[in-house]
Amino acid sequence: MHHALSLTRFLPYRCNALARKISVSLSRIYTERFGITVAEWRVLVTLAEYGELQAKRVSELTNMDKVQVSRAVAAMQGRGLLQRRPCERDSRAALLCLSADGAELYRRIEPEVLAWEQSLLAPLAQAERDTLFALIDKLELQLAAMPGTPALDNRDAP
Amino acid sequence: MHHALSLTRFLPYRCNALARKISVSLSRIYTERFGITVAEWRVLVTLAEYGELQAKRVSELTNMDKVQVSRAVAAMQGRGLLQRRPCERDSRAALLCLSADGAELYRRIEPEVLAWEQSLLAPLAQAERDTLFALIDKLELQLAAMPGTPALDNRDAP
DNA sequence: GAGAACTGGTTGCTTTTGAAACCAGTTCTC
DNA sequence: GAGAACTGGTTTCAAAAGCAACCAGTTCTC
Repeated sequence: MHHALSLTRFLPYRCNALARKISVSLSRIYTERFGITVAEWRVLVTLAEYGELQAKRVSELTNMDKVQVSRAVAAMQGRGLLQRRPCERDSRAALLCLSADGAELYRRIEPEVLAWEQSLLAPLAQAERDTLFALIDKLELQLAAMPGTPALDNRDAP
Repeated sequence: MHHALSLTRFLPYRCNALARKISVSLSRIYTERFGITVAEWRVLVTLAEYGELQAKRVSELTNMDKVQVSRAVAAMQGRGLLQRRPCERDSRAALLCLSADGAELYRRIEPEVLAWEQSLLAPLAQAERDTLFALIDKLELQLAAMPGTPALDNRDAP
């Protein structure tokens, strides 16, 4: 049967497979060793990086669904990993930041995750790493420009 | 707060986000227009590419879980997209191949998917595309070599 | 300034997903 | 050649993701 489409050279498939394998491999660190879910891990990193944020922003930054964020935040608050305080500008929203325990947890996980990433990137020279990220940037940019990805931030279109 | 780990330069995150966006955008083609799920689409491509296969092999080639394959195959058989015939060498296994309808469906979807992919890859020169796939290859290879990914095919290790 | 339209966030529910149990058939071992 | 060990494939069940409804608060419009 003729076929121009081979999975091994089909970007959606390859990218998906790679992302999955990476995620599974990495998640062992925080899931098994630190008892934290992937969603919680993402919230943790984001708050560690940006300090105080409201959930909406976390959702945007991590590309997670808002309900996923909501649930992760609830779980983390229940474990005392983060604090929320009311936002004075908008009383619906809450501002989230890591508690001392949360920051401490992050401080313990981070080096392990970075070590894992270094090990993954080991076979790539620095130039290759830069190329890789540049290519990802280009693809994301192109995706945003393509039709069929309207659900990003078309808040001004009436 | 100091942080060596920034999400924008963290491969697991970037790769995951990219894969997700690609998947969402692409799936519109076969999901909305052709009423086929992602798992079914992968089985369809694989059978179109390789002809007659048993489910196990599909599972290996597509990197899908065997239960995912099982369900996709059942659904596709229910819709008359593929046929199964008993394997004479091993009566547990069945050999799968696309039916005329399945091949026809594939024939209709394929050009649209390829066009979509071309549109996605448009901003990359041919050399860049090669580089991209080469980098993905390297990363997958490294992942397989790293500890924490044992569940692949270590069937010979006693 | 009162209603409509909208937004941040949560909850409830349905669909998906993945792990492990399971079944039937095969291969290995003695 | 009979049991143990294993494998292809399906089913079952629990966790997770996604969708829509919802609530409370905000902004827009007239």
